[in-house]
Amino acid sequence: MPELPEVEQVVRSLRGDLLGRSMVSLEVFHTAVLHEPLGDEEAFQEALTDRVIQGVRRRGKYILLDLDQGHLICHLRMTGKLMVVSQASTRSAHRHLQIHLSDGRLLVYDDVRRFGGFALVKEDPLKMPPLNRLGVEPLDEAWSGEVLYQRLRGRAVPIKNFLLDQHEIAGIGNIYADEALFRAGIRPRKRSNRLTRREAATLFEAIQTVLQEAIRLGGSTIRDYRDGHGEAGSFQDFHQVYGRAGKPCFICHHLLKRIQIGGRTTVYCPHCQRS
DNA sequence: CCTAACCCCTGCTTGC
DNA sequence: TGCAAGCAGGGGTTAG
Repeated sequence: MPELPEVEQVVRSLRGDLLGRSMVSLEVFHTAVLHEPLGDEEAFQEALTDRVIQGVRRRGKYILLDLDQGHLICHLRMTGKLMVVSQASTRSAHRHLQIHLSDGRLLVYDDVRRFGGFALVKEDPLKMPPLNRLGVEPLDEAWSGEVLYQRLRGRAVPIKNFLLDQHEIAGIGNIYADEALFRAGIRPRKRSNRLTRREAATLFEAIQTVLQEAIRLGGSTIRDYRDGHGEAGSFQDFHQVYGRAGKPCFICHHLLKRIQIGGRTTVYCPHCQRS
């Protein structure tokens, strides 16, 4: 599922194709992917036709297309794919929207489960719901182990839940939460306010390292994820725990354990993650 | 403040 | 081999 590294890769792969292009026309095949506050096809036609794409950005797991008037926000959720393809490419059964670009190509949205989709905003999207409620960008230079430690102190939730909370840290999902906790050697059920300053610093480093490494490898492709050109990532080959329940830990060879935390599957090493 | 349940949805996995 | 039930999961919402 697309998390921060995957969304970052989508944005990077699309930017060159989209910047300066205009949207000639729009075809909607399934209106379920058009989300509120302007969730009907007419509103999208009106807002997007003839608009010029001036920016392609990421905030958390959201993709932002800045237009000469207004902004288009996209979230891929579980199985969404935002890609630029040639007009000749065949349309999959799960393509729900396509935008004809001024260079003759198509910006398409495919989503098997239709959890993801688009929203329109007129003003600065960072100041509008739902983006205005997002927490820190974990690769932002302003973020630090000490800032994380101070936030951890204010909550008493399992650290796994804290990492998944987009209002605290924007962009971490199930894969990178488990991978970061493994690398930091921290039990996923440990309460956030029980982490020491030293553990917070270690976790901070683990989060940044795992996200940066994943970005470098184009993200993780478990099943569906592809970037803006349809390319898979390769960080899944370096996962230490995610998807490896019941298999031996690469470090200590004890069997990795699967548990549920906050309704989310969590895999960890009972031996390596002791603090 | 916190947790759990529920919803959205479909394809894969599991059990018989 | 076929079929049905169960499961997964981001994030919003609702109930407790």
